[in-house]
Amino acid sequence: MEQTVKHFRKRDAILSCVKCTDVHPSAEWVHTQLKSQYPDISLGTVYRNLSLFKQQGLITSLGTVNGIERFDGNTDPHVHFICSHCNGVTDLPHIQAPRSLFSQAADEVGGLVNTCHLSFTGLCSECCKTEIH
Amino acid sequence: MEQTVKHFRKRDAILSCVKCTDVHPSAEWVHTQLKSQYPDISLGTVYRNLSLFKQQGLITSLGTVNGIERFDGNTDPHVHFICSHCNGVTDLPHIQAPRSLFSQAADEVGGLVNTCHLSFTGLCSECCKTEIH
DNA sequence: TTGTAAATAGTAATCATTCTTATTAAGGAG
DNA sequence: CTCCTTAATAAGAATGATTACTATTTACAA
Repeated sequence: MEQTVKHFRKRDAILSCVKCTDVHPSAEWVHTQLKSQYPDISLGTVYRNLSLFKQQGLITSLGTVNGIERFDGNTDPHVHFICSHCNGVTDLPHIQAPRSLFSQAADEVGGLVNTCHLSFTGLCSECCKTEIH
Repeated sequence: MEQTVKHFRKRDAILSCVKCTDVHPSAEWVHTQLKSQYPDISLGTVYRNLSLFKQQGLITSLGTVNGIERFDGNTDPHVHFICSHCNGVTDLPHIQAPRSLFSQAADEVGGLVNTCHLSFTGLCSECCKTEIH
């Protein structure tokens, strides 16, 4: 071993890969990205660590888009737009679900309300240009 | 053939099964329900018809809960609560996403906004009782 | 009766994800 | 340095939801 390497090198790389992009990546995407720097990184390692980070609250999951789970390095609550044509996910930072909705939900559920998900679906501006509908 | 039967018997049964329940069923659930009345109904038929209905706008999909797609016979926009313990889905009929959010989203996206999804996650009242957290 | 087209059952294939096992690396104790 | 323990990993097998395929059945009309 000619270089001193940290024990968590790949784990850290997976985390910062999710943290430093705004594409709301899938496991596959993260794996592809890291392949250039870590040619022997395995897809299983990516899945395992993403699942770990999610559990630890370091990242969140948007749920599945077109059957594939998508992750978000931004753990602050925010609103998403999902293009049903290219499956791209973008943030809508200027929109916020009113705080009152959250407490209304808590009242109505009669249980424990943890998180709120608000998202919009449609065609992004790019797909609007290229597609004739 | 001793009885006159309609051509779409099973297809109709699948649709009304989704329309007449509020459990926000999975394909598997629908299949199990219909098995008693149609013992030879195939899971593939359920999947195919659910996908068809979704495409036709007769039903909608909530996305996946715990990796399994869940459907909704109520196509009016409304808010959901998802229990992360029992994976039950219930409607929150008294909550509405403000109309203004929708137009804000349309502005911000610069594309075409079709649908809005608002949901809350937590523990339902039942699971709150039984579970000690 | 015959022809047709749609619907279906049954089953194989697909594909994202999870699990298993052997290997590797790090870091500490002797 | 060498041995030991433990966590992280690679590779590939296994799982499970969903989709595709093919032969069969059904409805309906000519």
